[in-house]
Amino acid sequence: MNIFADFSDRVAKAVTALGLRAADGGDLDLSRLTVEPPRDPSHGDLATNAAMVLAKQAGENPRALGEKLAAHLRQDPDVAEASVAGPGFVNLRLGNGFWQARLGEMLDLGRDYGRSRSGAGRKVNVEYVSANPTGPMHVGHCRGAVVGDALANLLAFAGYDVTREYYINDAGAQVDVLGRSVLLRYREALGEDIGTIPEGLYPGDYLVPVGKALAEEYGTKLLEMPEPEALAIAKDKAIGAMMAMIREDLGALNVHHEVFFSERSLHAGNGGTIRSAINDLTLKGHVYRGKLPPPKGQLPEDWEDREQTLFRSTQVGDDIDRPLIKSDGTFTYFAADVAYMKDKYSRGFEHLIYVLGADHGGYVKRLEALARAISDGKLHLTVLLCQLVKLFRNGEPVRMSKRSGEFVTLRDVIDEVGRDPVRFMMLYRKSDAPLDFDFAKVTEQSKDNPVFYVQYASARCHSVFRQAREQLGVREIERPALRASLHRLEDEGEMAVIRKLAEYPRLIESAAQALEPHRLAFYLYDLASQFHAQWNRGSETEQLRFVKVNDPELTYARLGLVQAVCDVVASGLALVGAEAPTEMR
RNA sequence: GGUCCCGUAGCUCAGUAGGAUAGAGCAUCAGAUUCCUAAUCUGAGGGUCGCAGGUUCGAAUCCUGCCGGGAUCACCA
Repeated sequence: MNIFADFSDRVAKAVTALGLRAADGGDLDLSRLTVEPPRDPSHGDLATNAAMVLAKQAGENPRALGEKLAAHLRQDPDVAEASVAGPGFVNLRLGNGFWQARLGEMLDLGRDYGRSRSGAGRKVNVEYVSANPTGPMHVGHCRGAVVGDALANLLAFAGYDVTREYYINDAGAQVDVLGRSVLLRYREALGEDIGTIPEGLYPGDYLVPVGKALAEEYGTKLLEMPEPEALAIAKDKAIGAMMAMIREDLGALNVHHEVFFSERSLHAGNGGTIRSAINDLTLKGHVYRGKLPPPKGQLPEDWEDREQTLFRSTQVGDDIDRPLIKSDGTFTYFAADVAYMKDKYSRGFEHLIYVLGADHGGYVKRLEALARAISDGKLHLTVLLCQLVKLFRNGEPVRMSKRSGEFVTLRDVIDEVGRDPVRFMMLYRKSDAPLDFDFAKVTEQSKDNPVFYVQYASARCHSVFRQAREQLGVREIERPALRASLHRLEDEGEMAVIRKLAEYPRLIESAAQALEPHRLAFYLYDLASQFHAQWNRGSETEQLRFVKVNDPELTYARLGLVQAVCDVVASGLALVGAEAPTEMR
């Protein structure tokens, strides 16, 4: 029930009915025709650019064409008023009956209102977080986690078939370091004095329990076996423990993935999976042995000219060819990516979305190139780069040092400010803009804090219902009763709230298509603002209060509006991943 | 030096796939509480949309060039 799409059709039909033809006698191109809410509400409820878009094609004056269109649209029973303004906009004002009917539909749909089929069940893979399993999650991971999760929620609500995926970087040098760090903690657990943790190993306390667990399980056995064997055992144990910790952290943020994909699994069996993926690329002519040109500008001091196996990514849009096999014969990180993306492609995804931190900007082009090479251009790939989050405490930046192990963990932040503010604030900015996160501001309970402002709208809705039940002396208020009296809604402020609610389906569709979950947060803020405004009009004007004891029918009608606000706020907050509270004390 | 992102009110930011007189919040100023939660609301002031060209009926939005800020840059994952 997207009224803008609905009226887009009605306008198109009106154009057809006018019998307009293109100058060459063919059909008119209606693809640029839009129906939108006008910027300025005083212009009306809907505005279309039809006359301006079609004027040139039809060889007519835009305003004259607009007049014809307006005259035709006036015959629509839902249209109360149609006028031409500015360069040729046709503004429509719709009758109260139309809006009351829309509100009725919202109440029937309840929490499903806004759900869309525009995604048409297309298979989309959203990969996000993918933090290395070498320690707890820190704040830096938080934005991508929330943006990815909210985006996945949004896409699912818009009718896409979404898979949330986490790529575990459990191969390579950093997990060797992890393994060695754990072995040290293991010796410590056996009573050895390990002194200070050597440079190059992970110093964090979170590895202590893993060492203890190894000591309990193996006693001194690991000390007696060959180093590589012991290391392998320590690595397994450590990765398992780190992933358990990460999953717990993610759970605290209300983030849940359906698939955890292990990089190590691609290397299993002597790298057969990766080898075969590279073979596929080779057969398509994308792989060669050669040397990379030195980078332009200043040459790094340790630059070495060497021959290696390269992916000819420049042929599919990249700036430079990318190494697949190192000079010592082992695979690069990117080689595993080739196999991983091939795997995703073979699982039937049409669209791959990667939510990455801004520091991965340099990685985008090679991923795009890879998608083209693997699928011959059939696979869509989008990288969403999230800019950095800067932490502040009372206006002072919070310093973090990863080397010393002194970083603010995700858990710290959630414990301090709560899950909902974290989730909402991470979305209260478009992801390609940097974000300042101030501990003090985010916990503040005032309208300066958008989280509380929106949640308060939800609480206020419930509060109105509590009041209404008490004052009317009824135990339950059923939806059919609300729905039956909607014709009593006539106040302009009430209509404004309905109009805002009516934008919700369109917002879902366009935010999903643009892959911009932040629009959800801004919409919720707007809706809350409309609702609070209407509530307050009741405190100035007695007649406008939601609960009118001497007029139960009108009360039910207004409660219908409150119920719809409550539903949409709850629906939107659920997509954001936050609670819709029933009261705030 | 290459690539990517950003530049909108004093501050923090929106701007819905090119639309009308560019919008919020904070801050400033002026108001509203015998009231369904004032954790709220109403109003005022505040702008060369970084600069210069271009595309067209129409540009904050698209293209080109410059200026400024950030990120990143070759067997690290």
